[in-house]
Amino acid sequence: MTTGLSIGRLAAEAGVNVETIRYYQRRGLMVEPDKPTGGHRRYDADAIKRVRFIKRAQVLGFTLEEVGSLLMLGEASACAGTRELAAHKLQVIEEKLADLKAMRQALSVLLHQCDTGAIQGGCPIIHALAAD
Amino acid sequence: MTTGLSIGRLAAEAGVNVETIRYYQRRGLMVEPDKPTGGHRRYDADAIKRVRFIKRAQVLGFTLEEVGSLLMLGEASACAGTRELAAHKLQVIEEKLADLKAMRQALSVLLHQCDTGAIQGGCPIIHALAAD
DNA sequence: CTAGAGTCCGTACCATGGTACGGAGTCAAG
DNA sequence: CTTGACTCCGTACCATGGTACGGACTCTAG
Repeated sequence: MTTGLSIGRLAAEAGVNVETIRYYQRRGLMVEPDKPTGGHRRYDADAIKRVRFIKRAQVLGFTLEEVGSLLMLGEASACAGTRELAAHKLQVIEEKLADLKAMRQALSVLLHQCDTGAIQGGCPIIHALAAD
Repeated sequence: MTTGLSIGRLAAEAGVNVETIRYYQRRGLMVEPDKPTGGHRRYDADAIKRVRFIKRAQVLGFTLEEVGSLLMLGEASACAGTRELAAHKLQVIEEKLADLKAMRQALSVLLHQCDTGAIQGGCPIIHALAAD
């Protein structure tokens, strides 16, 4: 009887594609367990946790490269470094929020002009984009 | 005396890379003017406007594919279609805004926990990501 | 024991918006 | 007329996060 999960089971448990596991291994986010000579690799419950960690970090906006840093920082118990990474990410998110709000504002104005016919002679949106 | 701009001048006027112009041509966003047999292509002022149109639309959040639609709709004076495209884009932006706000909220909470030491024993951020 | 399912591994491909390269040809200033 | 800068053109490459493929191998249930 063999213990542990196959890569397929691991992927299923973690809710990702098998290829994704293999991709994370290539990226160095997960270790590839030793292969019993000429057999298939086995994974333990920690591997599932690892994948979930990665997925959760992604939801918070971290790139895979940053997730790598988070994993290292976590293992080193380097809380200050982790905090710094998160603070920086928060700042980037704030900037993206500002950008998106500006886009929303501009688009809203244009749509409003469309609806109220504020601009005579042609589409206000095309008009705005084609401005001199 | 030759009239019009070289592709290099066009790019400079429009504030983009020469390769970007060629890329837009490949994407079908700009027409490639006829080449005087064995010579260099010439561009007119409309080409500059075209590039600026594209750049402005990108700032509003449109992808190059959508810009292609906008250009076609504009030429067809299809204001309703344009409006629809913009309205849809606005909706997508709203969704992204919501996502980013959720990320910001989660990260803020974690950072706050870091600073107040709300979680004893280990980094709150790592703790949250590694949750069962 | 055998068939079918799963694994292994390298590599290629997807979208997105470009950028870079290299050799050949052409244009413009001196 | 020469020389350096520019253009042309196809193709390859960049980041990002995966997905897909194909042939060989192995595992597992019946």
